[in-house]
Amino acid sequence: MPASLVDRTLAEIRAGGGRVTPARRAVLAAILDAGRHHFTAAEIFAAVDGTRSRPDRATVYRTLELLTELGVVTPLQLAGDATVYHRSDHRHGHLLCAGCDAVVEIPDTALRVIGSVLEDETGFVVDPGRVAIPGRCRACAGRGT
Amino acid sequence: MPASLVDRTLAEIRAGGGRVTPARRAVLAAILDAGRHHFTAAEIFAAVDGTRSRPDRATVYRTLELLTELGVVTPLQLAGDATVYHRSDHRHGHLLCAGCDAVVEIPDTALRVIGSVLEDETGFVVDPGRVAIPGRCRACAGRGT
DNA sequence: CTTTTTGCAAAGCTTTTGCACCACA
DNA sequence: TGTGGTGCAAAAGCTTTGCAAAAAG
Repeated sequence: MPASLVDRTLAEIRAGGGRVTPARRAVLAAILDAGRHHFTAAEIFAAVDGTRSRPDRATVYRTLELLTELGVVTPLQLAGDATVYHRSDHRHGHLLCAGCDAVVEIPDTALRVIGSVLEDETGFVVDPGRVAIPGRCRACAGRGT
Repeated sequence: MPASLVDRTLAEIRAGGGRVTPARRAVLAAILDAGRHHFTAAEIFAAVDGTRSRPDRATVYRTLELLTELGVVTPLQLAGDATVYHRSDHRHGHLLCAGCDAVVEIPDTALRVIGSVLEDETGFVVDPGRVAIPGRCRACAGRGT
C-alpha cells in the first residue's frame, strides 16, 4: 500500500532538514481527521489541545505555515477575521453564501471554464485551489435572504 | 445637472434619519477624491486627518460601515490584514496576482460568463462587485515569478 | 430639546515574535 | 551534542466598543 499522507508529509519534513515532533504529528492528525475539509488555526488548536502533547497556539501557527510551504494545506481568502485553510489534496474552488454562510464546492467543470475564460481574455492564470466567490446560494437567492 | 454622488449620498443619509456631519462629508470626499478606486480604512483616515474636522479612526470605521449599508462602497476579500473597499459605482471583479500583488480588473464580459456558468451549474448567484480571484498575471505567469 | 454622532481610550481578535529551554536526529 | 522546535508571554495590527460630551435637526 502507498504511504499515507501523514507519512509522506513527515518524510518530506525530514527530507528538508526538519524534525518530526509530537506537536507536528498532532497538527497533521487534526487536519486529516474526521474529513475536515476547511479549518481555521483556532479549530486546529482546539483539536490538538486535547492531545497528550498540548502544543501551544504559536506552535500551531508555525506548523500551519510549514504545511503551507510544503503544499499540504492552502490558505483561503474568505470573509471574516480568521484565515481559513483547506487540504490541498481536496483542491477545489468555493462559493460563499452571504445569506447562510454556506461554503459550496465549485464543480471542476465550472472552475475550468472560469480559468480558461480569464486566461483567454486577460492572460491571467487562476490558482484553482484558492478561488472563493461570494454571492448567494440557490436557497438564499430564491427567498431573498 | 444631476446631483453629485456626494449630494445623493448625503440626501440618502438624511432620508434614513441620519445626520450630515463634517466627518461624514470628509470621508465621502476622501473616497470620491482623486479617482481612488480601492482603499483601506487607514488610507481614508490618513486623508481625512489632514482636513479641518480631523475625524477619529473610530468615526472613519463607523462611516465606512454606514456607507457599506447604503451600498456606496463594497468591502472586498483580498489577502492581507486590512479590509480593502472599493466604490460601488466602479463595480467590477478583481484578479489578484500572487507574483507582483497587482490588482487587475476583470472584463465585464468575462465576469458575466463566470456568473452564468456558476448559476447554471449550481444555482449560485454571484455578487459581481465582490469577486476577487487569486492567480498570476500574464507577466508573472510567463516568467514563473 | 431630543437623538444621533463623535472622540477618547481601552479592549478584542487573530497572528507574530523574542528568547530561554528542550529534544529530535 | 548541536541545530531546530517549543512554550511562554508580550506585542503588533486592524477593528470594535462603552461612555460621556458635543452637535445636528
